[in-house]
This record gives sequence, structure tokens and C-alpha cells, in this order.
Amino acid sequence: MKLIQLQAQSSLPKYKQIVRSIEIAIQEKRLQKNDHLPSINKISLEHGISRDTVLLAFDELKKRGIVYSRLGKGYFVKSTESQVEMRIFLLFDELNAFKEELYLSFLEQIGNKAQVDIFFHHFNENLFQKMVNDSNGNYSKYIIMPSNLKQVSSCIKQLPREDVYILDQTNEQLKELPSVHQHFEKDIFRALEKGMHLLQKYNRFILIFPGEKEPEGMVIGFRTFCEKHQLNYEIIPNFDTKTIEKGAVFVIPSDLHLVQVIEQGKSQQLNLGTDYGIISFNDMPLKKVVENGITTISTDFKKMGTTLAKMVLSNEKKQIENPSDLIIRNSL
Amino acid sequence: MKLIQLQAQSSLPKYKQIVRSIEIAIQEKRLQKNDHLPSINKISLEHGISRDTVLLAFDELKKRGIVYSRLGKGYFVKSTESQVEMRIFLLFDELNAFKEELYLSFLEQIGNKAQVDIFFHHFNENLFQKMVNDSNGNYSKYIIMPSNLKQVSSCIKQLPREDVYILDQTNEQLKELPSVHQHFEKDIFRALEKGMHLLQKYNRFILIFPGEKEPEGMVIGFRTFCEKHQLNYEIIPNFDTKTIEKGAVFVIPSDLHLVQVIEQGKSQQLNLGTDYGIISFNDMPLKKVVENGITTISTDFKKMGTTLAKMVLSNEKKQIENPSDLIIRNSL
DNA sequence: TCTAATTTGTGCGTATGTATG
DNA sequence: GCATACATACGCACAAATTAG
Repeated sequence: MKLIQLQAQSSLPKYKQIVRSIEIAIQEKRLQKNDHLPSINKISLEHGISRDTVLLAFDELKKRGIVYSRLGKGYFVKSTESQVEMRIFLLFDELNAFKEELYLSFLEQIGNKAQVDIFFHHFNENLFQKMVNDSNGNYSKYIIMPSNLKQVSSCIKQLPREDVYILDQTNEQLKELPSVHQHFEKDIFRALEKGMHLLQKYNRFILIFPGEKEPEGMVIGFRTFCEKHQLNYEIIPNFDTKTIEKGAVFVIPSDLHLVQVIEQGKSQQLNLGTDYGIISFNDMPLKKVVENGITTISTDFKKMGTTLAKMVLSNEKKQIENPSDLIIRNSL
Repeated sequence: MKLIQLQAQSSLPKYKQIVRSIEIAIQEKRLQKNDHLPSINKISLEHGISRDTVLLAFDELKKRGIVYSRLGKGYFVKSTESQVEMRIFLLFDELNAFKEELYLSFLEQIGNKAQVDIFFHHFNENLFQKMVNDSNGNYSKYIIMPSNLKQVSSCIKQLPREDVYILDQTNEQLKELPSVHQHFEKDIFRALEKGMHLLQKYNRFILIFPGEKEPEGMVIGFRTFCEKHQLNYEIIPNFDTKTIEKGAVFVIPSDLHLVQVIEQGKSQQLNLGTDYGIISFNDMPLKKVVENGITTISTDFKKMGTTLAKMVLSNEKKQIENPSDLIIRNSL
């Protein structure tokens, strides 16, 4: 029996007939793992169809994880397990408690409709580029956290535009791509407005902003709020050897500084929530039990995961701002 | 170790794999200045590849000024102080706050003396094997966290023995390889002994041990301690819907369970440190300020990173146990 | 000096996947 | 669907230098 069966009258497009033929051949074990498939030239000649049509079919098989290709050699069978229709490439920056929540809710919503591979670039541009390039052509969808990396948009643009989604943080170069992201500037501004009734007892507003991993939008939102209300504010990159003045309130994106401030407060025997205040970022269980509760500005990572999964599955293309909220606890 | 490592399924073209093999051999001083390289005929025969592919690789090396050739004689190493830097393959299990500390301290100590690529196996054996195999021949050093994976030692043994280092957790099969690791069994035992004066007020010892990611040594150390002192102990896989009895002390490797226990304690209005106790694993800043301080058993991840980097750079081969300690706070 | 074997060097052809218009 | 250029891989033939015998 010939490997590839083509019927002109079939309702199936030719390229799908090719995909089916290969899948069936694998199922019937006429094709084994690492077997060499006929070259696209050969198939296109033998069946009198365009090279591009065969290529389309083989690309589809590659996306599904069924075959792999080697330049100058040919196409080979990668996996004989029956594959799901969709394979998703997920590139995170780092894994922490919040990201894990996002990842798990995404997985749950995707269910068994796709196979998901997750990777981490760890804010390293070289690693980012290597991973994106290596994955290119091997997945049906690409979901990427560019974080605050500046030079990666050109790299992302090399992926098939219609299969790319941006996650958590977008930027000027990527704003046309579908995304589920935080609007850091707006979120921090609104959260501060919401907490205004508690903030009025403080007379000095301090943002601790190292600026390596954190998005610039935070600074803008914070500054806008402070200037609108004519507040006495300051933006510092770290909290080394500072003392806390009574009446100060700290806005702290990094948990490292959160602990430094709390410890300094303790050593000065200040009362958190009256003598000085804290607003932290990214809620997590432990923060409920730190010092009777830390007030946080946090996006809903669980919702981010489900929104993204729904968008990917329904093949929608939207730019969605994920909801964020101020969770008020005893530290304000 | 063979001079030239070829991976059929690598994303790198064959000729580039050859180039890299030679570069790494020079970098590791397995090839000295004016050394005679194997002839292109020999290489093509031995590896079953075309003579022209080898030629392509050697031409590339010539262009880069790394080798020279003499007609009728062969290829020779031209320059050993080439621009090639050390390439390090780093395979972690997962990234969390502690691992990040380890990674960053390693990077800092390595400085610009090497290019470091980090990967994550996420406790998945297939992924582990794929990553190790793909990397083989492409790096000058291989640093690997086998974690609690059982079947991976044969895979690790395929790497060049003299370039492999084991990190964080070793095992019986890998004990000959150089490593910087925790001795979980000893560490937990010693930590509990050190805290004995505080533990005496408790009458029930509970280890919450899911056993998926955590090393078996913890269980052995815990059990040994309890049996030595004839304590009433229990090992449970999770903390779902449990109530806390007064006089219980929990040993908790996973932070997920840590929060569950603390919240349960609060809902029962129990006093942590008197009514019940907690020992957590892996210290991090937040734990200083959770419930006035959580007692932890923790290894020094920062030191682990620098120790490892120094060992790699100096080309030493030792089995080093990384120091671990009990940090006593109010939760005991 | 001649020869055979081995080596690099060169040229040409074929086949394959990849990218672009 | 067609055309073109490019990168990778393999194979063959032959020339030129070296070495061993």
C-alpha cells in the first residue's frame, strides 16, 4: 500500500489528506520512530502536486509533534504516540508562587485539549532567543512573557504572527499582538486611589523600585498619583541602612525589601499600620500571616490563566487587561 | 572522552557540532598548540559522515584562526588562547526563591569566565534524558541536579566523566562524581538534635512529606531521630482538613503545607510556639517575619553556589557537603 | 628513485529542507 | 501554486604534498 493516498474528489484539502496518510501509516506501524519520510520533492513530483502543499502538511505534522526535520537530510518520525491536535509553547520568566498559580489555572482550563510545554528565560536575553528560535515551527501556539526585556520583539516577530500570545507584560513594540497582561501604571494608580482613605494618615510616600525585573509602569502610576494629590514622595532603588520616619508609607514591589522594611520597623519598635504603612505587590498565602496581614496590590493570576486559555482555545485575538485589586489588611 | 561528539537529533548542524567539539577540546586543554588533529578521512569514516562535512567544519575553524593545515600532512592547532570561553551546562530541577539564590551566587562567582546555560527538568525523567543527551558534546562542564530521580545515573554516565558535577542531591550511583550537595538525612537529624531542648515540650512529631520532589533522606533522618528518643511520631503525605492537637510539632518541607498549618492554627486559636510547633525547610527572608518568625532547617544556598563555581573554575574534584543549620525562631 | 598509501585541496553534481516574494 | 536563492549534507573524481618502504 502506498504511503500517501490522494483523492482529487475528496472534501478534505490535499494537505490534510497527506497529514492523515502519515498518521494512519504510523498507527498501522508501517512507519516506525525515526523512520525517514519521503522528501517533499519526491512526494510533490510523484503525486503531481505543489511542493508547498506537501510542505504545509509536513509543517502541520511538525506542529503536532509527530515528525521532526533536519536541514539537508529530510523529515523523520518523532513520536508514534497518538498526539493531541494542539501543542503549546509557554515561555515564562521565572517560577514563583504567583506564576505557579497562573500556570496551574491555565493548565486546568486547557484540560486535555492541548499538550503544554513550559520554559523559563529568567530575564536572560540570550536564553530567551535560543528558546524561541529552537521552538519555532514545533508548536501550534506560542505564549510568551517578554517581561521587561527590551530587545526581544524582533525575535518574537519571527514566530508565525497568528499563533503568538503575549502574557503578563506587554510593550510598545508588541502591543498589536493578542495578550492578557497587567496594566501596571493604571493598576497601581487605581489601587492607591482605592486606599486613599487609609493613606491620608501618612505624610511621606516612598516607592522602593530596583528596576531590574519590575515594569516601568509602576513608577509612572505611583508618580502620577502622588503629584495629583500633591503628596510628599520619593522613589528609591533599595532600602539599605535606611531608618523609617514615623508617618511614612512604603510601596514595595520586591519581597526582599518587604522583609527589610518590616525588620527595620521592628528594630525601631514602630507599629505597622499606625506609625508607618506598607503596600506590597503580588498577593500570596504567606502574606496573610505576616505581621497580621500585609496589604497588597495584586492582579488575579488565576483569572489570567483561565482568560488566556479560553482565548487560545477559541482562537480569539484580543488585548485583555487582567483585573487587579488592592487587598486591604492591617499594614495600612 | 572522544574528541568529536555528534548528536544526530541535535538542532545544530553536524559541521557546527564538529567545530564546537574542537573548540571545547582546546578550551579544556585536551588539545594543545600544534597538536595534530585526526584527518578528515578518519573522522568521516569513524562517524559515518561525509568527508565534505568534516571539511566544511575544518574550513570554518581555519577561518576563525583556530587551526591551520599543511597539504599532505594534516590539520594542527594554531591558537589555544582563542576567543573561546568555557561553556557550562546547568540542569536544575525547578526554579524557586532558594534555587535562584544558588543560581545567582554561582553566576556571580563565575563572572565572565564562562557562558552559562540553565535548563529545568521539572522532575520529568524523559525531559531530563532529552536535555542531557542534547547537551552532550556541546559544553565544557555539566552541572546537574538529579534531584530524586532514580533512573538518570546511566544517562549522566554517558557524559564525559571528568566534566560532570552533581548539585544539591546525590545518590548511591553518583557518589563517585564530584558534587556540592546536601546530606538530608544527617542534616535533619542534627538539626532536630540541636533543637531538642525546645522540642521536649511537644509530645507528637509529625512530618508532612508528599514525597514527589522531596528527598527520601529527610524521612530517614526524621525517623531515626524519633526512634532514638522514643518519640510519638507520624509521617503524613499532606495536610488536608486536619485539625491540630495541642502539643504537636510539625516538620514541613513544603511551603504550601506551611501556610495550611498556620491558617489552621489561627482558626483553632492556637498559639504557635507554645500550643504547637513548626519547623520549616529552606530559609527565606519572609520566614523571619511570618508569625514572629518560623524556625527553619536550611542549607546555605548562596554558599553552595560559590563553592560549586570555585570547584569548577579550579578544576577540582571533591564531594562537598554543603553546610546546613537549624535557625531557631519563635515557632518552636 | 620509484611506488603505494595517506593526507589535504579543489571542483562539480545531487538531494534535501528553509525562507521569501 | 510557482520561482528563486540559500544552507546543509552527501558522493565522486582528481590534483598535490607527504611519508614509509
